[in-house]
Amino acid sequence: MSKCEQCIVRQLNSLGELTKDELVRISGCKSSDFIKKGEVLFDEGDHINGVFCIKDGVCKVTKMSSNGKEQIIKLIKKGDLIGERSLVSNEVANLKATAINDMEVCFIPKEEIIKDLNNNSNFTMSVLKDLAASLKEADNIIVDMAQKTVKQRLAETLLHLNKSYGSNEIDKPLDIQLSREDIASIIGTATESAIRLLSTFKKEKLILLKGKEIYILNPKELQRIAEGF
Amino acid sequence: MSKCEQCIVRQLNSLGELTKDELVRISGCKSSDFIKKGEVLFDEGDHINGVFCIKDGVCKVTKMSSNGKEQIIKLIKKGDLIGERSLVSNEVANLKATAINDMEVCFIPKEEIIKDLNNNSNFTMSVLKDLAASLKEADNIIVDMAQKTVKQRLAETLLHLNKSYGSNEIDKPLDIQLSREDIASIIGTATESAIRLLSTFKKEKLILLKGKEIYILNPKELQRIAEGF
DNA sequence: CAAAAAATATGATATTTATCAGCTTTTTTG
DNA sequence: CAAAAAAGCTGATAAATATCATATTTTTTG
Repeated sequence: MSKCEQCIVRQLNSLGELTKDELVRISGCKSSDFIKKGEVLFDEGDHINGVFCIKDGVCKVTKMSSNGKEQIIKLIKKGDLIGERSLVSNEVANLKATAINDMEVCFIPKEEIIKDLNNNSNFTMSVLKDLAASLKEADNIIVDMAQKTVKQRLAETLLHLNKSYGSNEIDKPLDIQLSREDIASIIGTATESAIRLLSTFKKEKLILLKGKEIYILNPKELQRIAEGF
Repeated sequence: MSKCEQCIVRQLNSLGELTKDELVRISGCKSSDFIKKGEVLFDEGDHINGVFCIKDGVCKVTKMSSNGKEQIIKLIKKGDLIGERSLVSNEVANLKATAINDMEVCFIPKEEIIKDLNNNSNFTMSVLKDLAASLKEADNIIVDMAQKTVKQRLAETLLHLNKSYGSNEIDKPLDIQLSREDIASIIGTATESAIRLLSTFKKEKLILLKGKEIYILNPKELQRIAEGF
């Protein structure tokens, strides 16, 4: 099994605040898993009792609506932690995580990491910062969902994807492959509506579509659309 | 000035985790303010550098959308803390807080409370729990905004208000007075749409309206509507 | 590789929601 | 208290979005 204290990924999240000794201890109790595309990391209602550290790959974090549709709350990728809430709450998971592509994921059980949360205040503060940042991001999404049109939200989503998975080279596609249904589920609309708007953006040369590959051609104009022009 | 260590409100939030000595110290540096209905506690872009503890009254927490409309993210009331994010981030506020009715609010500066965040792990864990709970709540709102109709969201909002400000007595109105515009801003719709739906609910005897007073007559049916029936 | 299944695409239509206009009621203010 | 302003209400219409139907393309599977 690979060692946390040598893992480059930990530098990307709060685990980077742990001391060498703490990391060695965590390394000894963590498990590591390969998750295939489409597989479920955890589901709503599960007792996860620990945090997952994404070593590679991308997964969608969703919540089921009462109408039976899954809403994508966010995408998480290499370096992200998920499951922090289980550390401070005994409730079951309120979210589901599903692999978007093949992943490598480590799992650190609650009973071990909780020690560090109590003793290493750098680590705790870092987790606090993460949660606060997530909350700010969630607030932004609420406003967008409530106030923006589907077209605006699609433009915004494409820009977000470009930021997280783009290369800034106009001749390379986004480094993430989402189904049209996934895209619709991010922006909160019907799959057909998402497809239609993607076609429109394509006709207007804002993006280029080759199957699931998306090329962002005109981020400036997408930005304008996202802001309501 | 009133004393934190004797203040009943602290029992309602993370400050309840502070020791007597810590509370005495906090008490010595806090300020206390009366805020009139409509006044702004803090605005987006402000450096708040501390936390507010709501001693009495209700305020709306909003964020401006790029279309110029204010979206209400949540309502906070007696016992709630706000501004936690300023403790772990040097960014300016991303939200605005405006008094819905007359309020009494204490302000604890960051440089003092941060000491407790570093030294009292019970306090820190409590703040962590709060943030995690807020994040869960925000995720729920995202799903509702994305997947539910305006009618469903209004029903849901009325139930939420009933939970937080209701008396469970059918002949007493909610203990909060919101303008129709505020209600629309919670559910993320046009004021006229909110008014129209409120009228519909009134005609269907689900609620009773007397000016700004709202009586919840049939929570069961509102629940059914919120869930999509 | 061929058949089946799933995903993508597009048109037609229905439904939901926003916008605009005009009116009434309530609240504020001098 | 009267005038003005703001809030609330309702109808008509426009715009946005969902739904349904169907065709095409891509992917999966035996």
